[in-house]
Amino acid sequence: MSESATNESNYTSSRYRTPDGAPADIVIFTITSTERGTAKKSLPYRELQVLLIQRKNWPFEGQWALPGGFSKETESIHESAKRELQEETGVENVHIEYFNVYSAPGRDPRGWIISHAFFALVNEAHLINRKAADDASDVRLFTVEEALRMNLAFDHHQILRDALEQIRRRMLTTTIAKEFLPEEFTISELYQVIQTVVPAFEERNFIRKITSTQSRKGIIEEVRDRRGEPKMSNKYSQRAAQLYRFTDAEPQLSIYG
Amino acid sequence: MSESATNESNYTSSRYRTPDGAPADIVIFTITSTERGTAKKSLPYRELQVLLIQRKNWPFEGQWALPGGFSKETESIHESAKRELQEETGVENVHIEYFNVYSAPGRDPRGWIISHAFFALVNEAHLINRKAADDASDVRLFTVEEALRMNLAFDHHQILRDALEQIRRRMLTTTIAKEFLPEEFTISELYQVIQTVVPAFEERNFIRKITSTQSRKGIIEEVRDRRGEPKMSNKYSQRAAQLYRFTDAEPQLSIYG
DNA sequence: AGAATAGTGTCTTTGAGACAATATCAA
DNA sequence: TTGATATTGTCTCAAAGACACTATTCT
Repeated sequence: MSESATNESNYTSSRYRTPDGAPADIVIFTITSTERGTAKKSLPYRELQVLLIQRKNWPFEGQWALPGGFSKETESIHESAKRELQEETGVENVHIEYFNVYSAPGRDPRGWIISHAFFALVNEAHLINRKAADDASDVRLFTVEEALRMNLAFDHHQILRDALEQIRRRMLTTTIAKEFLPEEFTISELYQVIQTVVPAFEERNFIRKITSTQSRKGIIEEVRDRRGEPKMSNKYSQRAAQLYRFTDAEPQLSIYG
Repeated sequence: MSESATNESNYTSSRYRTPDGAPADIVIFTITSTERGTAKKSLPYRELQVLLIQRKNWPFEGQWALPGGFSKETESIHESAKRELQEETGVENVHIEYFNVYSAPGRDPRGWIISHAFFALVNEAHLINRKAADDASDVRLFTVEEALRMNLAFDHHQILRDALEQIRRRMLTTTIAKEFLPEEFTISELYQVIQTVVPAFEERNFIRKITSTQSRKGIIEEVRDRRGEPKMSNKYSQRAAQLYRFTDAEPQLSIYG
């Protein structure tokens, strides 16, 4: 920064117009599972959902919006996003990631307000209490398709679209799928989670590729019990399926080899 | 945002402390080429450099810092970054990308100032005029190694480190290498540019991989003249090398296949 | 047996990896 | 002829892609 005053004594930032606020807005994603009503064991039906709140005040009173709040001078914006997420969902220590800033003039009728957008990935299990409590309130989960069809407050439609693009990209290039899965999961669960976030995803020989540890450098590994026997699950099928877990390995991608 | 007032008439944002500024800071990268002093034609020596300015005023007077400036309420932060880049280097229409926000309390002695960090990739050719003019001034290019060893103003050391990590990742996962190359280039030029940004990069059979259009889905293509003959260059070698250009194809990466 | 998921067998083609060998051509 | 860069040849082994086939177990 090469602007403004020459020394501390005469420095006043108020010579310039300053912003009226720097909020954090959070796109909270979760994947819900609902049993399919068949007699036999089967994979659940999964949907990508997003949490919205209904505004009580001007501006955009009555319209649905992303949860968020103004950040304070005593915290970083990242901290303020985590605080807001905790207030809204009661959960802590979940994956939360900053992805863009929104600052188009006029985006907020209240003034010059620069919004910092985060997305959070929350396992359905963490939201269960909250969902029961707020069932008929002004906080609700919507499927992303619904949410995108709604007339959201501010530029939140754009923010939601951008967030969706982000998590789709990151779903395929990082291991964030684990945020939507239990510690130990089957290959079909993983496949289903990826497809829920990225509908276009399709791999015929998924199990072959994901378990050919040579190329994927072991981002997942088989779970074994104390005796070294493979640990299986028959949660979703008669035939037991091998359980896997994510390793700590971070995938390195490159277009040049 | 679910905070504050109930209607327009009684809304005053000044009930809360508001930020003292929302600047954009820009990490401007370029790659310089210097001839190696051999008699025969040879590849130049390339270095990744970053543009810094020396501060004239409090705070951090006399220290080197990233170029940047406060954004105005009449422009988005992205626009303010482009304006600042134009003012500092005279160039327009170059690759500029937002990558993070810096808002730790106390990061700026002037008050509550939230910095938005961009990186820009500028082809050496665009900087030539500017460099001559400002040779002995308070604006200079440093190699990234130098810059990282310096005691930079504010949290600019951290911002620089983050920017470097970003462009390294993006150099391998996107086609930003083209920002440092002429329209038409040889495979060795491309290889050298990648290695300049990512020293650890090494591919034995680079030419085989990059030209096996099956796997890389054609991110580059051979240049041909009107008659359909392959267009060659002997800029760097006695033996002419095939020229390539980037296509418009955007690489799609996935860890799952 | 049928339903629903979980895997394996087999074949073909393509690519990765290593590294030696050859091509070009001005000085 | 040499030096410097730019390729190609030739192996081997791993992986991608397709898709039919087998396995498990509850109802």
